[in-house]
Amino acid sequence: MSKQLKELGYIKKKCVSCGNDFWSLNERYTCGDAPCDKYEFIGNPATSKKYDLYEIQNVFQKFFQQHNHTIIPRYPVLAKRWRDDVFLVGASIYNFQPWVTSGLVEPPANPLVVAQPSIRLNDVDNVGRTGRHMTCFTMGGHHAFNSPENQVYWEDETIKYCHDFIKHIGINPEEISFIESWWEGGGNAGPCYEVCVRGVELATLVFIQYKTLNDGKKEEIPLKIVDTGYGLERFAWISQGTPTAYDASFGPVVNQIKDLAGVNVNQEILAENAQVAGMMDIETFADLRKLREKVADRLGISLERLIKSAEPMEAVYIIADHTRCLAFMLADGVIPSNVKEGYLARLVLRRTIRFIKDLEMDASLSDIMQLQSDFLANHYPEIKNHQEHLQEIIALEEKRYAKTVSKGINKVKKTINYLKKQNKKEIPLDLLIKLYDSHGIPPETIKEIAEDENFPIKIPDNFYTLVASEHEQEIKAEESFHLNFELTKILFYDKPYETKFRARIMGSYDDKVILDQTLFYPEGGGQPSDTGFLKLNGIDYRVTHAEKVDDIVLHHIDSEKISKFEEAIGKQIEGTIDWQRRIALAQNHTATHLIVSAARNILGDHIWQVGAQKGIKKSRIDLSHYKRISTSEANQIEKLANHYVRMNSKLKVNWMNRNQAEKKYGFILYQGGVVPGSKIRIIEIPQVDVQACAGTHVSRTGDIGLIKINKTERIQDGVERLEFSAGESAVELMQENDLYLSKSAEIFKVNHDQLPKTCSRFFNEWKAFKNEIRRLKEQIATLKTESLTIKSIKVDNFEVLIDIIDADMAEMQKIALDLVDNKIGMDLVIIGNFEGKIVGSSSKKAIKHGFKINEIIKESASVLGGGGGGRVNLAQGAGPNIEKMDEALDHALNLIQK
RNA sequence: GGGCUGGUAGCUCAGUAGGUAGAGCGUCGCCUUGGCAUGGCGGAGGCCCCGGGUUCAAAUCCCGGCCAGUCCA
Repeated sequence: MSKQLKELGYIKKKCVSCGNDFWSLNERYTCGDAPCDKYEFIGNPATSKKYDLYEIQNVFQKFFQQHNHTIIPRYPVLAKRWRDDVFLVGASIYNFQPWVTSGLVEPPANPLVVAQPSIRLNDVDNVGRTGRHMTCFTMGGHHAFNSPENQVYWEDETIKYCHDFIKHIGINPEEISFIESWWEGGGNAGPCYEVCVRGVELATLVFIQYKTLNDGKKEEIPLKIVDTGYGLERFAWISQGTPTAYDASFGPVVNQIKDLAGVNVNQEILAENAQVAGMMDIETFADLRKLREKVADRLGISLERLIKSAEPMEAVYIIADHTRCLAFMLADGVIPSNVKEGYLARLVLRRTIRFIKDLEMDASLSDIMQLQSDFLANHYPEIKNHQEHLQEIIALEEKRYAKTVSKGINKVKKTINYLKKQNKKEIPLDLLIKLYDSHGIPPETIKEIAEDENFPIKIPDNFYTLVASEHEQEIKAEESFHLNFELTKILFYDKPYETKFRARIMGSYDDKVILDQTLFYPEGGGQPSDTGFLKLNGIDYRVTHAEKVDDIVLHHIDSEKISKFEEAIGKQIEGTIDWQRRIALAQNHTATHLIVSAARNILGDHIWQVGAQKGIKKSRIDLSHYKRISTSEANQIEKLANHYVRMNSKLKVNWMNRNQAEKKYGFILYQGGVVPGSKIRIIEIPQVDVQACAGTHVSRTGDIGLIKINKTERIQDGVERLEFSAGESAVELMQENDLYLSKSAEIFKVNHDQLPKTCSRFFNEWKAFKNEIRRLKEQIATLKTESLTIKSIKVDNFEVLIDIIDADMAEMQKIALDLVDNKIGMDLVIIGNFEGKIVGSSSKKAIKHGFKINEIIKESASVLGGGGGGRVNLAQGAGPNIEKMDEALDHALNLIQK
């Protein structure tokens, strides 16, 4: 492969253990990576100087800066700030996908170097246990983007840099091995080297040069990218020789947690554990047991004893790791929730709380979070800036989780009681899955409770896999089509106040007309399209919708009329857009920007637009927020937004180079969502808001006239929806609201301001009357019972009463029950009324004898053309044939006499 | 984006063959006591989340909405 390795004196060999090809300077038989080699640096650092994480980060960036790389600041870990295909940043290359890597956008610098905090949760079960897995790590990446016009550097230079850097920090190059491998991910692929020293992989050097096609084949891409990833925590680790990478990377936090938890560490076990972990390829939770067995074996102690001494320390590491991960997530704007990246944050957060509980710590998550962010703030001031908001979220989440847990415990206890009653011997698996799936109770928790209740339980090893398999689903492939037309020239940006335009017909696709230029805004960015007319040969054709495919605007026409356009390719038309619609949409769109800005101002800068739909009458906007927006907050937002309207600021609209715009304004630009292209359109409302946005806007904020927020809605945990109207629609909305008020006030004959008081008075009185009526009915029923001339018939030994009385259902039930209780001594009562209702009751004696009043009522009611039923002591029925009541009662008597 | 739970008294919840809306805690009154803790008795307090539908009859079944919880991507 590389001539550089040869020039440096490296020789290619084959690993006797795994068989992989690798290069090294000195004579060696194994490739240098775990499990072929074991860690040779624990207690025996590879460098004479000990680097902490931030020192090595600095040295790394400075080294590449000295070699012509530009240092760029880290990106937020929340990837949706610039892309919508992943939730979190998992590697430094994520920063440049898809715009830079696809060649659409120039990189911010070339070549560049970055120390990027990256989050990977797929190995979460290994964190804390293997000594090297982390949910959050710092990827040192130096990248070069080689286009046909601009060749920066490729394999030889990359290898030289790597060799030199490792030497630079004081590691003897003879310890390095370069393993040849192949890398694939994110739709790209290329050869790579894994760079190992003393049994640990320190870096991966990838040379991206292929695109992976749908059929798995590789296609060479014009932009060839040097994608390197240096595990900076591992560099710190190997330089310090601590038992774990956690001690090396955030030792102060680990120590503080350890002290708080009162955990004593057995150094021998810790070191041995780390050694063995390095040899194992731990990919699944199940393998953790193997690891433990091996460690216990080597130390000559029992598995139980090992677990007892290793688990508390592992919990300390997990807590330290997870809080670090959370600090980045929350500070960068992830709001814990039940969906998307918010769910991932909650997952980590709750996991942390569980381990804090396991250690029986007095400290809360907030306390530990404080330690962690104090530590991180030394290097990342932005984490300090979000301290207050971060603590509020943590406190809220702790409360929520406590509630979920206590509810869960109740649920489990109830379930176990129920199962015991059913004489079941254990909790069935599907119930176990359901308890986790629907109520979030982990099987470990269920097990604890079940053991307290002396109820056995078996948790299968692949529990979480089983849960996941319940959720498997197909992913629908979206149909796409490509059009072979010139790009449509867009007129509405340059001439935002024009309503008429002339254009030439280029062709058609289905029932859509394609023009050389257009004033029609195609649907996009949450803004619906313009509508209007296309005039051809003096006839107006209605355009119902406009959309954009590959920058070609399609105008939807009545499918029966499309042939007129097909016959007229090349001819001129005159287009007109519906101005009322356009201006209403523009008002709503600009209002959206104002409301987002107002909300950020009132609620805090964690607020981020996560979706919006503009309309003519109503628009809505979804904001990330960790709790409900109160009425008073909504009012404040409304006031501020209207203040912005009255400022009557002139909107500044500019097309800017993407990198320059990002540099100038930051990712706040992408509030409205991910925007494609290397040139982006920047809408700036001075002192209020700036966004990359392709929509149509009013020219001054005053043109909106009025903004009225109609309601807030929680569309999912962590996301609030504001519904509002702008311009004339806002006035109409207020009038509509006023109308509701007036109509309601009119009913009560009071002024508007008296309405709440009056409503509450009426409601309370209504409740009082309702209760009064119920009491009166009971009294009436008692009176009726007393005044009832008891005309009972003796059937065998039973007193049977059959009668028609004037009473409603509730009264009849009371009467029937009173008659069969001991005082009056009836045994079977059947009474009907003049509305076709029939009620029956039965004394205990009659029930014992086997009379089933519910059956009798059922049959009698069928005589009335209806049905009935009930219990053996009280039953009711009814039917529409009121005139047959006598017949129905006779039928009942017959049944009793049988 | 998809799935699964749940919404009943101020609170925690029963109500699983549609058929008289319940318990515990809290609250109010009375009794026991010198007073308190406590104990006993009694009462008040329910648009059974909302809107449709099925049915003689819906807290219960079906559809839609709102609110909450939870899992997966």
